[in-house]
Amino acid sequence: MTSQKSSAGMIAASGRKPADKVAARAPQRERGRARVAALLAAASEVFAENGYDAATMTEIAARAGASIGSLYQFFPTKELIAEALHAQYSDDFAAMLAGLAPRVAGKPGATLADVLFRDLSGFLTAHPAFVVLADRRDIDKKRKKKTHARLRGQIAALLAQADPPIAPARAEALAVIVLHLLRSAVAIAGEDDLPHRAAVLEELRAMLRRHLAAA
Amino acid sequence: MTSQKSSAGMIAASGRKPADKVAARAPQRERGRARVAALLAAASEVFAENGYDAATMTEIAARAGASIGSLYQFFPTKELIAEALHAQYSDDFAAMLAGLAPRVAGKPGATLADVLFRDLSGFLTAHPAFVVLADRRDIDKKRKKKTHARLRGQIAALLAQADPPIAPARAEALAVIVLHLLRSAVAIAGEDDLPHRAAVLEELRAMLRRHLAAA
DNA sequence: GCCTTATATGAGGCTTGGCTCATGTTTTGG
DNA sequence: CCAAAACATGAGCCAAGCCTCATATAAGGC
Repeated sequence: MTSQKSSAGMIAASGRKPADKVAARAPQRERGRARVAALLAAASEVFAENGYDAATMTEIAARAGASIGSLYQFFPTKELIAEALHAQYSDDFAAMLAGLAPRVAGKPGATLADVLFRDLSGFLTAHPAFVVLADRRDIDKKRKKKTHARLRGQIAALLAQADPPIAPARAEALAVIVLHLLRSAVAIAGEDDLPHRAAVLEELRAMLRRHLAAA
Repeated sequence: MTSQKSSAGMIAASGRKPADKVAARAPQRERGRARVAALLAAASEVFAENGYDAATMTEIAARAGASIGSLYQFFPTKELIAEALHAQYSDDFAAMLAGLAPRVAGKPGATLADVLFRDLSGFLTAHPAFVVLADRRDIDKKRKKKTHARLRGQIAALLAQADPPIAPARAEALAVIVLHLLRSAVAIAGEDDLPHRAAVLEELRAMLRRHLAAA
């Protein structure tokens, strides 16, 4: 699974709960933490396999080896477990981007394209639930905007410090495109009955590379 | 709305129904045809606004000014009305591609990129339900494969007859990419709270143009 | 006019799935 | 060891939504 603490922080801030705003209950004991981890792992599988709507709380609980009541102990709504998972992946993804920054600073655009394409689409492919959750329609607008802005900003920052540096405004636009290209890559990778899958992905990578290589 | 006959043909082939395979009942009288048209138009709106899962048969009927029973008269399942709509859009899209062919034959790749980007993403933006229905997870595998293969083939054919002609194998790969780029374009166009939307779309178009321009 | 077939209607059957709650069991602090 | 808090359990409540059906009404064909 992905990092534990990153999302543990997202679950019910330590102090007072503001009003009675529904939030995930944070586990207090070791057993609880293990449960939460198992539940999140199970949810990740079920969401990835069935999508958000078709995923059922009953199956998530079952796959985690927990009762339905135990699931609701920590995640009072289906929406909340989706949010917790999404926040976790989001943080992990951001962390990966941050780790990438020092390694690619000052490199030419083409190299940047290769690295982004390989590492980021690798992450998304390894965590299909992330894409599912990020794409769902009924996601909270505010949260979505913030998450998206953060990722865009990080990618734009990487692009801005390429060898022939890219102007910030253009880097922002390119970041949006990179994100969409990655989703396409994941979709292509997961498509069944697609001949020459590898060739298509290679072509996609080449396209981005060529575009970033050109000033 | 889109062409009527294209999907009228998809609704319950004229002869015997093979076994008792559930299929949309074809209207026999004028009143019925009007109903079907209204129902499809309503379904298109509701699917586009809410997605397949969240769309309800009750709302589709209401928006068409019909009773729920009347809706089920012509479309015995939710799945069937989705299929009918999707088939209609699919045919219309294919028709548009066919109409494009003579107009772009022998033109350079860059021009082709511009035309494809403008006309096709225009079509998708004008018919958002098409994208929603094409993307839904529980779509019939066989049907999806066929539809996809047809569109890919048509786009590949356009690319193959560009001025410096593109080899068929590569054209097929590029066709897959073009389809995905178009979906990205529609997504970007529909994204709210996205600064510089126009600039992003322009960048996307430029990327495809550059890639197709290079041999 | 009359019979047949197409179309219209909406109350309700029925399943699914999110969620609650009363009743346990385990763990911890003192 | 014991009380309190954390955690576990699963039967079942409940709303939503797909779909059926008995009962109309409109529209041809003769």
